[in-house]
Amino acid sequence: MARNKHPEETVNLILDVAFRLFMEKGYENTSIQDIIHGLGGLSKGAIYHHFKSKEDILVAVTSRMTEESNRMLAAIRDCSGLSGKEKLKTIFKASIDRPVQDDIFTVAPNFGNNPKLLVSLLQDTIEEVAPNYILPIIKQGISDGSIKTDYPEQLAELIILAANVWINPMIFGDSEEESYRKFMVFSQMLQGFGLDIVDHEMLERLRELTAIYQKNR
Amino acid sequence: MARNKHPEETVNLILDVAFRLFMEKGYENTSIQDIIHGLGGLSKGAIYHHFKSKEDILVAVTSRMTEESNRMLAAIRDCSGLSGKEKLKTIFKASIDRPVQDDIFTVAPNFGNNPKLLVSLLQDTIEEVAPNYILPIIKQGISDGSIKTDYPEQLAELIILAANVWINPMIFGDSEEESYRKFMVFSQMLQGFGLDIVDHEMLERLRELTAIYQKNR
DNA sequence: AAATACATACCAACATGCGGTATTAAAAAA
DNA sequence: TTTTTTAATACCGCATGTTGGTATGTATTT
Repeated sequence: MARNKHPEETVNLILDVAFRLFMEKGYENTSIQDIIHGLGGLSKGAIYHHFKSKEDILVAVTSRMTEESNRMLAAIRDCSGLSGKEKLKTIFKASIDRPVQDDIFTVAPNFGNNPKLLVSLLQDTIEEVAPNYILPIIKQGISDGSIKTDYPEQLAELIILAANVWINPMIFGDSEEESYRKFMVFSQMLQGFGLDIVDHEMLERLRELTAIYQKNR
Repeated sequence: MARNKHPEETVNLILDVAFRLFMEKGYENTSIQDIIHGLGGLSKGAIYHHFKSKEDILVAVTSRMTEESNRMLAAIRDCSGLSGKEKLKTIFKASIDRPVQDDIFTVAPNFGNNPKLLVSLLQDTIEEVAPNYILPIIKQGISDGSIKTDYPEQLAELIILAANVWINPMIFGDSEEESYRKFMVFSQMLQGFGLDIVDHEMLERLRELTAIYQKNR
């Protein structure tokens, strides 16, 4: 295989193949050999030139999964003219609506067979998303009076964990009906914290998404 | 090593050693050789006589971890003379109070380094604990009027996930203060569902427990 | 010439399989 | 009851294939 003049293309190729295999078979059941096989001519040396370990590939894969979502979160967080509560509502609306979601849904991975990837996303949610994106919004909400809580850090964690993990059909493989019911309970939970941010339009969109996911299992 | 007349002792020995190693070093970083080393004379053949794979040992370890807790849950679930809401309160009080908790706390495992074990416990929580123990109690609460919800299955999941996973200091390595604050938010969440079941005594006991955990990290 | 992008050959560690042996308990024979 | 037989079980430890990772070589770009 001739050397590539644009090495980032090779990196992306490796990540593409690894992502697909990690989703299909799980991280632990995907060998470096499997990845090499999907690379079309490239060898082990290529992989270990660009990545220092198999785990390093997983880290890159997960951050590529989350970075787009994080850009959206940052934009909403830094947007002016919205109250804290309104920003939260915007986030949930956007995370349901964004088209990438459809792609990920159609992959239909099974996180039960993918412990490392699940933990990786869990840690990202707790250590990155909650403190860097949700917490500032909640703090703003406390300032502008739209959100009331004595424990903003913990509220941020609980909300984003419920939204990103518990409700995520990729993780627990919920049926359409179950996803819908989870969202209703989630909505009721938010109301208990004084956050009435789930409207009818969001529920309709959710029904569409879960239907797409169900078809591709 | 002479053959043991009571093979279940050998099985228990293997599970004891495996449990300790899985906690100390994580499942993935524990080799069969490591387990053999802690066995005092027993060999690889002994292990593969009693267990069909390394993963099979993990399953046995986790079910041994949860079965005692599940017995307690079953007793409360089947106890007569309590309303649904009162049973929930009893469960949280007991799960905080039971002395075994202290032992597990002092092991101070790091679930971030133990993806398989975390997922194993997650699945147990979702597939066993929620439907078999919490759900019947909530359904009873709906009947006797002490609990109100349109989605008992999902409410059961959310409550037990928050209680067993999110609040669990073994999983997210919270400080004493963080654990306390999580519990306050958890309590507020329950109130949002009309469940005022966290009292002052439970919060005091929680402070003790988290202090024990902090000392042994 | 120096750095980069790969290829190839190789290694140690690992989970697991397997042929074999020693021990036990139950059935059969005495 | 005592002894013998039999078959199941507990265990040993080496063989095996696969794994993630490394060392070194080679061609290409800068």
